[in-house]
Amino acid sequence: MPKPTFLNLPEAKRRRIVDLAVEEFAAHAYREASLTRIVRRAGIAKGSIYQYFADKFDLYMYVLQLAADRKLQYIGEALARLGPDPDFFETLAVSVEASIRLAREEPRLLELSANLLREPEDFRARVMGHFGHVAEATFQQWVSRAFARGQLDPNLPVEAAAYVVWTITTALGQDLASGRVTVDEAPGFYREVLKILEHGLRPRERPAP
Amino acid sequence: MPKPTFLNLPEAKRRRIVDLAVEEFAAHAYREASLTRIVRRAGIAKGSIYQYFADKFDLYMYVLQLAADRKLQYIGEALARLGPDPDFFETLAVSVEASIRLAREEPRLLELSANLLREPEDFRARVMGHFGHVAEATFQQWVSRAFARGQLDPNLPVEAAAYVVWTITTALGQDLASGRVTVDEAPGFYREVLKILEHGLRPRERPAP
DNA sequence: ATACAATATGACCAGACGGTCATGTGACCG
DNA sequence: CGGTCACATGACCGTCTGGTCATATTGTAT
Repeated sequence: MPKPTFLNLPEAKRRRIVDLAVEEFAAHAYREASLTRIVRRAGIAKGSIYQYFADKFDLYMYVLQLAADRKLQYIGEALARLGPDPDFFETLAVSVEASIRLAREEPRLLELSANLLREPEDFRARVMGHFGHVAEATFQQWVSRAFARGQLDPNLPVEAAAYVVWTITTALGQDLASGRVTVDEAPGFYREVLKILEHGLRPRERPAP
Repeated sequence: MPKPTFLNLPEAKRRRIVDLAVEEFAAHAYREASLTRIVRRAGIAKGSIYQYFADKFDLYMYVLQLAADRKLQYIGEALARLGPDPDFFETLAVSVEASIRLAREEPRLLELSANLLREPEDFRARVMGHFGHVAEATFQQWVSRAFARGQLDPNLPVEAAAYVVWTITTALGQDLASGRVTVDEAPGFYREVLKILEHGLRPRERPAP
């Protein structure tokens, strides 16, 4: 977390630093991201960044936290507009749609968090240790609820079903960030993809083998 | 590709170098992998590695090619044991099962190729330029055949269906390499996962909406 | 004007990296 | 013995990195 000095800074300067840090960590993996480059572009001295943050990792965690907060808030608002006790697949569709909207508005934030998934395993573990596994836990809760309410076919192994859904929704972030799927085609395409998941996972008349 | 000097080397020395290079590129992303570390562990001089390969990228491409050859051969043999004109989902199951077996026998090779998927987009493009997109092209062919033979539900958008299958099978490599799925649980777990895909994508009596 | 604290600075450090090259070694051949 | 050629070597180069710290500047309250 930033040192008090950083929080005392005029907002414009603070924003400039944060924006450039986001850009740097969005464009490069953690190891390749360069503090020297950030301070140079921000027009501040090398030493100054160490008055604001303990070290490179501290700065990284700060901007990552910002991105996570933003995304959580975004999805939270979208879900709030849904009624109480919403359907699993509706929940999914709304979160995915919100994520795509966020990706359109703040592509750097998306790239930033997508990059985390590409980091070496030990680094990810270190980061996740500071965060909780919020997303994973929430998702598991959704799955349990869906299963209990008969929105997931009880004839299918629920862990495997959860794996499929989680993997697909996670791939969305990666593919959006890397440009393999554009933000323009994403909504329609992902609606189709989610329809397929729903088609395969919802209970049907004739039970599964 | 290696210089002639490398190919003239006694096989033991060649193997030692290749093994250590595989290990290095399996343990670290391209940028983090260190030639200095490889030569130190191999007990050869820094200059020697440049008598064998043009540069770091050349060495990388060489070991990557080895890994790809190995995997292609492995899957090819498994598929050959299938009859002619095999079913799409059977083909999938057999390839996945072969990949898991390979992962068990040669975990470093798996990590090596899994790491490629985590590289920055420009680097991946550079690598893929030297290779062809063999895997992607083959998979697309499988999908087309499956669709033509009525093994994929014609009521579903085929691109989205292909995306789901491709994403899931790709995730297998990542999750195996990172240890999120162990080689012991992988066969059973992935059989379930593939069953779910088949259950959702095969044509059924009642047509999809 | 003075004193004191908060903030800013950039030269500097040690370490790592990929890559080079002049020099050395040794095996084979006439 | 001498010559030739493939191969081996490691000191060295330029460049970059995260991080430090003594010093200078600024702001503020008296």
